[in-house]
Amino acid sequence: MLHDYRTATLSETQLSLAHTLDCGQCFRWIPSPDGTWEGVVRGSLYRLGQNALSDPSCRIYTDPVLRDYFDVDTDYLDIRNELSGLDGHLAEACRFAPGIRILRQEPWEALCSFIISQNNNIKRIRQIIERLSGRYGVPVAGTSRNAFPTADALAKASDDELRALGTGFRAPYLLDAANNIASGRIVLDELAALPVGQARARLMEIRGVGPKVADCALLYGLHRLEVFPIDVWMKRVMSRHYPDDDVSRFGRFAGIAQQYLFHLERTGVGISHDASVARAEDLEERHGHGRTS
DNA sequence: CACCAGGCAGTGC
DNA sequence: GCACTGCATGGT
Repeated sequence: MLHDYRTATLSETQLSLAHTLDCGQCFRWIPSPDGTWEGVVRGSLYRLGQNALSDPSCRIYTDPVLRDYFDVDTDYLDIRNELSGLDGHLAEACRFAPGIRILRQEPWEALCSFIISQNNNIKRIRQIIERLSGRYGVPVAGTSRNAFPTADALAKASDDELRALGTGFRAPYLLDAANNIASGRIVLDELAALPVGQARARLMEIRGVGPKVADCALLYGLHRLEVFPIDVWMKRVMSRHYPDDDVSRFGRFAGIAQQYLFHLERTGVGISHDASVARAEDLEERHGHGRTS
């Protein structure tokens, strides 16, 4: 062990707030013009700035909730070294935004967030989650924001009420998830002890939870780092860089690999040579002869 | 006005 | 098993 992780601070390449909080794994952090981020974690409001992380007394290190949430005690340098050895494109993704971490979000919030995410865009996912919290969440004292609603609170909502907040066809999915959790038929914390395949199958008993949403709940909510959620962006990554479609190559940290690859694919245009070439090909295809296909 | 967005359920074969 | 379609809504 090279560091004492109980006292060491994290540099920006070990924890970048901007990359971690805006890479599509969480939806409740809001950037301010002064560069700080405001978010609600387990019922408390936090405002954090990158500069403060160089101080060992920063709450990220001293507050047990934040220390756990940001997974401070995991060494991402080791993980990136392991992933970077797998192939060149993954190494580039690790280099592109090394400060990304997989947060330890609340399982119920992660499950709901990714139910809402289906056939949706990240901006609108944020809006819907904020409206849900505003309507059904407990207010955070002294602030203008609310905690994410409990399953009990959501279970009491009606289909029409949820649709009025813009959830659309996902309203019955949220209700089925809320009923399963509120009734205790599914206990998310217990899924953490199951083999990943069994945990995944339990999650998929919920209406509106398929393989992708289940994997996101497992990765972001239950911190199962071996799962590899595949969405439309990752399908592009796979077809372009891993045409054999074999995800077992990514190993025990596949979920972290996925997050680096996802972020590079979504935001790396113009920086990554591969991505910009592929982007140009996409544009040519669309504007040229893509209308009929 | 089409098309897309961190998919899924239903249907048909 | 795989291919195809409808789905609510808001942004380009």
